[in-house]
Amino acid sequence: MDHSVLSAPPAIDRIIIDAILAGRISAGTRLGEQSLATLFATSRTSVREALIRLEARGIVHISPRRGWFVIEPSWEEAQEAFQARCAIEMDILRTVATVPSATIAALRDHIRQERAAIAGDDVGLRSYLLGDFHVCMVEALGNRILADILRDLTARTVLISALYQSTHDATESCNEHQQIVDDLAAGDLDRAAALMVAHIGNVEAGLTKRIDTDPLFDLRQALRIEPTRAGTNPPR
Amino acid sequence: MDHSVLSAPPAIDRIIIDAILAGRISAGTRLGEQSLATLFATSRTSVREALIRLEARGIVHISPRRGWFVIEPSWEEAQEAFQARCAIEMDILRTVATVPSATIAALRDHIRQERAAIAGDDVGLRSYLLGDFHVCMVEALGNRILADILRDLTARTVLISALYQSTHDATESCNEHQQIVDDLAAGDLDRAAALMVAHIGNVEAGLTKRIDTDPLFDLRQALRIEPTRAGTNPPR
DNA sequence: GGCAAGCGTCTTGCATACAAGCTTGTTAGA
DNA sequence: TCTAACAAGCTTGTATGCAAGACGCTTGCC
Repeated sequence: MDHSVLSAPPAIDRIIIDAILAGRISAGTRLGEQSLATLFATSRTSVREALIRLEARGIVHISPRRGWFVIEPSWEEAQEAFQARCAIEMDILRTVATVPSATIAALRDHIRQERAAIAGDDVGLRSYLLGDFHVCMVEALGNRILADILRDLTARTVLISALYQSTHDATESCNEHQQIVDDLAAGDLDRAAALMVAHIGNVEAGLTKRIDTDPLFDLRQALRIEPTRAGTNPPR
Repeated sequence: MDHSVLSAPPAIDRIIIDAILAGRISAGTRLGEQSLATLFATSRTSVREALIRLEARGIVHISPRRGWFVIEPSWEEAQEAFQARCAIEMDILRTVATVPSATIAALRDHIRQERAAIAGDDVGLRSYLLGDFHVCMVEALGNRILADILRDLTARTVLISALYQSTHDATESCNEHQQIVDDLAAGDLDRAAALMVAHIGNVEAGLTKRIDTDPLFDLRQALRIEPTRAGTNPPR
């Protein structure tokens, strides 16, 4: 959450990503160029560039001449995202040779922050830290490329969790993080990898599948309209 | 190489990526906005958007007020890229349940094209197909997200191969692809995964490390200047 | 001869203007 | 009353203009 190093320019895309990671922006949210330009006191050009960057990273998508929207991953895409995370995090834990003690210390400190956020009432910070743990771990373990990829996947995962009403508990997640770091510190990398797979599996298992082929799902449910009526299974 | 489906707009970034994949653009190449705009008969705006997309995908980078350049991965980044590829391709092979016969057929056809390109003299097409095989495989095996990620990694890898003077033979690569598909067809996924890891390892082993911390390496070598002279180890 | 300051040219950074298309509200007609 | 065509407003798509900075050359000085 702290990008205040060396008077870093608070990039627009960074702010949007952070908001997504904190759960303040949910899937399907519309992001108007002019609105954002006004908000950030800049021109549409800069905003547009930021949105293009986010599109390339798979965070938003554009509907031509209609607007920018935060992605709404389908159930299949959600599963693919989780598989991708599994692949990356499992591999990094299995491949790494030794874990410097400084890395362990940093991760433990991160977990401390997680606990503090969970104890507090800042839901956004909690969501952010819980996701950021994985990114920090991969980066600390020495692969920046995978860390960058995982960062985007984490944003996707946060959106997915909100979209498919994750029931996984924050405290539980944090405990699992703790165990992984413990195994890492003990040098038992295989067990750490196995725990990581289980952890990600737990989060994924907490999702509830819904009829994602129906773009009117939310509205239909809110209005209590039976799917037997007209408008069922419209083209996506 | 064929993006002629439904009169698809030949996007600028796509063309640039294809050129990189074919080895026609090498690491460090400067990509001027105005030059590209003239070449594509469009304005700088569109070019700039394409370059921003490529930047987000890690293919080019920008030096403020100086210009856009194709990335020149360091030796460490090269290793990270290969590790990332390994992670993804190994995982997809280990995770997939069953491989449809249509998929096998498509991959075999792809290999046929590879052989044809190797027999012919189109070095660009050869390079493109050899890299594209992996992307096609992951996509055919059902994970679009990983396929997209791998596509970018493949571009990186092609640049790396040229930069670090890969000695790996095209025919050899193609044979290894063949073996992998054979194992896939036989249902021996574990062996396919192992072969894939070996295959990627072979390519990586064919690279020759060079002093990549020295931005003057090429010039220095061309001029036969000993590193003991002035200008050694300049700041990056 | 060597060095440094100054200037010109070329590049990107950013903002703005206008064109094109989608959405929605309105109105005319059956 | 319902349908369909039309029009207005708002959104993105694209181009252009100007400002700011970097590089390379020239010029002047020591």
